[in-house]
Amino acid sequence: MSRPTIHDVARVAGVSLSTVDRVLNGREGVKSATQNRVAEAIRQLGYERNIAAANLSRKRRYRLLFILPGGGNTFMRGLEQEVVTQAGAREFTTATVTTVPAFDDTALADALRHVDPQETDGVALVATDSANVRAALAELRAKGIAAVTLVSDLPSSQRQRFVGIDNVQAGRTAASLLGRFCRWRPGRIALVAGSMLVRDHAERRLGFEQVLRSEFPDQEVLPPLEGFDDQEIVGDRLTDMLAREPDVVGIYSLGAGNRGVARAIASLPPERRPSVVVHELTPYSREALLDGTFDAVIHQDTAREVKVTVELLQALIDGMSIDPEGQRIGVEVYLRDNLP
Amino acid sequence: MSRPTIHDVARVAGVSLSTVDRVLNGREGVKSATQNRVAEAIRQLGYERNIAAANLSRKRRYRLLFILPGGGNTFMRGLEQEVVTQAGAREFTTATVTTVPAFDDTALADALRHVDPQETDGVALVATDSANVRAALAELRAKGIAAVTLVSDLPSSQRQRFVGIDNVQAGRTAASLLGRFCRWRPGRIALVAGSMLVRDHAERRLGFEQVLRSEFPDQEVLPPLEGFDDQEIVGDRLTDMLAREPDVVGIYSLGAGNRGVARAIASLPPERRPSVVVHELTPYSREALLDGTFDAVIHQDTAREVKVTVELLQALIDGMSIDPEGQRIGVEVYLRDNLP
DNA sequence: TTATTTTTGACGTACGTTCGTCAATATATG
DNA sequence: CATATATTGACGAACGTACGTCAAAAATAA
Repeated sequence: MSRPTIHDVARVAGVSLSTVDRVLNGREGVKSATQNRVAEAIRQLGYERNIAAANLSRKRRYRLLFILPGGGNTFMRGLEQEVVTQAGAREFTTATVTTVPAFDDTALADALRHVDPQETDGVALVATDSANVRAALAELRAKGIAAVTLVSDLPSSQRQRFVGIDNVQAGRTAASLLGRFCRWRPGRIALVAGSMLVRDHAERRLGFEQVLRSEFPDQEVLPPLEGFDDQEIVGDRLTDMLAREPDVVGIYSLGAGNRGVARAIASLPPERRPSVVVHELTPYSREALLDGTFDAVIHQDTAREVKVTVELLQALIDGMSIDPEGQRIGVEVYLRDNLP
Repeated sequence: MSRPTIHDVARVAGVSLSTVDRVLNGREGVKSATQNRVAEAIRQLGYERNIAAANLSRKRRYRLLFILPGGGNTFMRGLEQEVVTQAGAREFTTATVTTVPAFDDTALADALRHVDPQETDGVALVATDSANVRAALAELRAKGIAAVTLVSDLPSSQRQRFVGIDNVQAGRTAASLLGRFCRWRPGRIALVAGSMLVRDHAERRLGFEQVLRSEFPDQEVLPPLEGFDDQEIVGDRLTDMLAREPDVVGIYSLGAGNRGVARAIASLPPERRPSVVVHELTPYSREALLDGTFDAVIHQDTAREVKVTVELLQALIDGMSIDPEGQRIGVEVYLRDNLP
C-alpha cells in the first residue's frame, strides 16, 4: 500500500541495503550485473527515492548562486529581491546573488570562473552572449556544477536549461494586441527599441513584424527608434517623432524606458492619443496602465521564473527527472483591469 | 549556523524535548506558563519545524477529497484530471475525487455530510450557493476537517479559503479588451451568458458593463442572450440575433458553449466578422483562436488552481501559516500568439 | 592452487521529528 | 499532612535514507 523503500528494493533484487544504496548514489564497486538486478527491481516496484528522507539524512543543502546584471534596472533588482525571499523560505536551500556589470561578457565569464565547487552546487545566470562566456560555462559544468540561464538565454552552450519567456512570441503577442487596437483607425505604428544589438529586443521586433505583416497588412510600421533603454533618450526621441509624424496611432515599446514613453505621450492632445503596448509590469508601467496612458503590458512573471529556476537547479543537482511542463514561463498580458 | 531544532528550543526554554513536542503538537497537559516559555524560545531562536522530518516521522499522509460537479463540462473534467495527476505526483498526498450533480445543493450538502474524518483530512469543493451547503460545511469544519472552495466561492461560510479567479475582474478585463478592439468601429456589442442565476456569470457581466460604461461610453451593449452553457442553444440564439442585428461588432461570451459561438460566427461574411472574447482555454477555443474566429480568451489556470488548493489544504491541515501572495489565481489573457 | 583484487554484506550512527510508556516531580485538594 | 491529580522528564523505537567501517565472499590473476 505504502510506497516501496530501499528495503523492498533490496529484498526484490536479492541484494543488501548497502548495495542498493551504492547503486542509487552512483558509488563505485558494483558489478554491472548487480546494478541491472537492482535497476530491474526499482523499475518493477516503481520505487522512487523519498527525497525528504534523503535530504534529512545527508543534511543536504542546495547552495545556489545567481549571477545577475548590476545597475539600477528595475526589472533585475526585482529579480534579485525574489531570489532572496524565495530561497530564504525554501527548505535546505541557500541562494547567493552576485552582480556583474551589465552587457560585460568578460566580467560575467570571470564570475563564472571564480565559482568554487566546494561551496556552490548550482548557478543561474542572466547570460550575455559571447564565446568567452560559453567557454567559462563549459569549465563550470566540468567542475560538476549545474547551470541554467535565466531571462536571457545562451543557446548552444553548456547551460542545461533556460528559464524565461519566448521573446518572439512576446513580440507576436504585442502585434496581435496592437493590431486589433488600431485596426479600424487609419494611421501608422511606431516601434521603440533599446538596441537592436540585444538579442531579446531583436527577437521581439521579429515576432512583432511577423504578425503585423501577415495579419494586419494595412498597418504600416515606422522604422524602429533606438532609445538604449534610457528613459531620457526614449522620451526625447519619441516626442520628436510624434511631432514629425502626426498619424501615429499605435506604439510598441519593446525594451525599457517606459517612463520616457509615458512622458512623450502625455504631451499629446487627447484625440491624438495612440494605443500603447510596452514590456514589464513595474510600478511605473502599472501607474500608466491605470491612468490610461498605456493600453497593455507584456509581462514575464519574475517570481515564477525564480521559483522554476530554483526547482530546476535542485532537480539537476539531484539528477532527478524534470517535467518539461512545469518550467514554462508564459507571455502574460496585463490590462488595467486584470492587474494583480 | 544551521537551523535550530527542537533540541535547541528545549535547551533555551529549559524544558525537556517531550515538553517542546507537546507544545508543538498541541497535546494537552502542559501548564500555560511552560507553554509560554517554549513559545518564547521558539520566537527567540526563529525556530521552524522541519516539515520533511516531521512527515517522515509521523508517516503523515494528507488525505484530500475534491467534490466537483459531474457531467460533461470540459472545464470540470479538466480540473478532475489535474487533481488526479498532481496529487499522484506529490509526496505524502492522496486525493480522491467525488462528483455530485451540477447546481444541486442538496447533493453537495449530502456529500459534505458523508465525509469521514477518519479517512479525510481536507476537502476542496466547487460550491453551490445555499444555506444547506453552508450548514453542511460548518458541520464538516466542526469535525476538524479543513475546507476550501474552488473556482466557485461560498462567501460568509466556514470555508477557510477560496481558490479561483475574481470574476468581476474577469468581466472588466473582457470589456477592456473588447472595448479597445471595437473602439474605432461603429456598432453594438452582444453579450452571451449561461444563466444570470449563476453567481460567476452575474459577476462577469457586472464587471463587463462597469468598464464598458465608464471607459467606452460610446459602445452600446445589447441585452444578454441566455444560452444555458449549451452550445446548441448558444449557436441557434446567437445566429438569430446576428441576423436581426446587423451592426454587432463585438461579442463577449461569459459562460460555456464556445462551439456554439464559433458556429454562429462562421456563417457571417468576413467583412461582418465581429471581435470575439470568450472564457476558458479548451481545445475548441484554442482552435477558434488559431483560425481567427476568436480574438481573445479569458482564462483561469486550472493546474495552478489545483496546485494552490493542495498546498493550501496541506498548510491548513498542518496549521502552518500561509503566504497570501502565493495563492492568487490571476485572470489570464490569451491571444492567438501567446498560447501555451 | 594461492594471492590479490573486486564486489558484497552486516552493522552502526545520524538526520529531526513523532509518539508512546513509565517514572518522577510539582501542585492542588481535602 | 496525606492523597490525588496535573505536569514534566527520560528514554526508546520508528520514519527512509546516507554513509562510513570492517569483514566476508566472490571473482580474477598469478
